Amino acid sequence: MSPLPHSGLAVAVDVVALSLRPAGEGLEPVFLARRREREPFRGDWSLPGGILREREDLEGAVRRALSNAMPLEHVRHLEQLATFGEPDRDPRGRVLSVSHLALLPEPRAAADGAAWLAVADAPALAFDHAAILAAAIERLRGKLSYSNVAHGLLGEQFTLSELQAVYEGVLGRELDKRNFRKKVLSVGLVDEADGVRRGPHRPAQLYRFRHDRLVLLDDAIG
Amino acid sequence: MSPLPHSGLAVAVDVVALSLRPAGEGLEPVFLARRREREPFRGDWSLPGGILREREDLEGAVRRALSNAMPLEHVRHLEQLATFGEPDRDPRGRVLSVSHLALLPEPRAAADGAAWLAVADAPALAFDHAAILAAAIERLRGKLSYSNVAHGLLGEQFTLSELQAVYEGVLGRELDKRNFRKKVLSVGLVDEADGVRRGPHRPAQLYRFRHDRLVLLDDAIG
DNA sequence: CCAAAAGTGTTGGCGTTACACCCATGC
DNA sequence: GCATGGGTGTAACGCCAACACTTTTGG
Repeated sequence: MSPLPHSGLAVAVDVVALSLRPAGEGLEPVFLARRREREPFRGDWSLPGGILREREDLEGAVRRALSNAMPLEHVRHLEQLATFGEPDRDPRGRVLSVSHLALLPEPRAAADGAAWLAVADAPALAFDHAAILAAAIERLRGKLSYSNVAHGLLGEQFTLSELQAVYEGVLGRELDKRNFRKKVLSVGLVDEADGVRRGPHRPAQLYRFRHDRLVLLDDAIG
Repeated sequence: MSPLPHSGLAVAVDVVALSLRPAGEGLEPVFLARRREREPFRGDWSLPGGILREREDLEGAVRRALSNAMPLEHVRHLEQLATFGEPDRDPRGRVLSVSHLALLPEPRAAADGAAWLAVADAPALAFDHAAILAAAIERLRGKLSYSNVAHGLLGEQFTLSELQAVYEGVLGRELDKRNFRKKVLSVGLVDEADGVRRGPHRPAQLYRFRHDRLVLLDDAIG
């Protein structure tokens, strides 16, 4: 077994950490950005990321990079998006970026130098990070309808109204309450949980996702 | 701008080149495989691939790797699949594989040491190439229904029966002729072309895809 | 004339949409 | 008792699946 010729090339991972926060009547998508402290693009916003280490797997590198910008324990879903490999995407040299999508129920606890920004009016981002962000949103929108990815944007238990608000926030349009409930129940996306959520109104039944891991649906929602 | 620390790590590209060939009544999916001449996995079948060069973009590397196993000019569609990065996926050292999917209208002209193999009963493959092949098939099946990817598996012009055979071959089930025609016409997937295809039967109207580049459909086919 | 594939409509059932009011609680 | 969200049914419509025969050519 001959050793491989190693080229002068680096692999980075970058993460689009997405969540939702109240805005107006509903929820708006936000992503985690970090202000760059060094050149190139010093002072610009960028996605959390870092260079892959020699014996580290991709997901490990993503978690390491994310942990510099927020606490990891809130991450409920992590998947690979795509690899961006244009030779001059990084002015310092050849760096491929294996981009990832992370989902969290709530945007909280951004570290110093990091912040949650609205996707809708994101500032210019360093490198090709705008393209990566766009890919993340597109992926999430697509998967929402035919999978249970939404579980990454909610806690263990939630009311159907909360679930609907997540769908509306990501899809950017309103859905009919009765039809939405019929659909998510009929496709078996969620099951009733035990408790109720209380507030200044009638208590709301809690639900949980039927499957813990990502599952594709036969039928579409929304 | 400080130079990056370059780690001892290589990036490969691997390609699943897919096509269809007659089998029984219909068409069966086949992929291009190459017999390995060196260790590791000497003598096993593997996917065409190669190490990314320093100033080469990913698609360029894919084309270079493919051109060793077949003529490039038949490739009608090329897209990135996913990046496989387990630290020990290659026994020689750390090599990430950015895998790709290529589509061709017909499986022809495999170079020496390469061959078109049926996906359905593929032999054991080197490295994690079986997983890459599975990802390619899954991607193609999914996209067939809600996009015009099928154009990668057909020539410029084709009859509706040929188009239907492509769908049936990839999906692995038969479709109703009348419903299929209604659907592909109503969603505007194809337009009538000028000629007809002749044979020992009534001449068949030729069609072409409406869009040259990959387009997502509002509605599903099949 | 025969073989082969092209081409063409209708119907029944099901799923999707559109739509408005009563209910249970907290304060 | 009032405000707030929770929770529920039905009717019209459109889409999809199932189904068989006639047409046109080559040989």
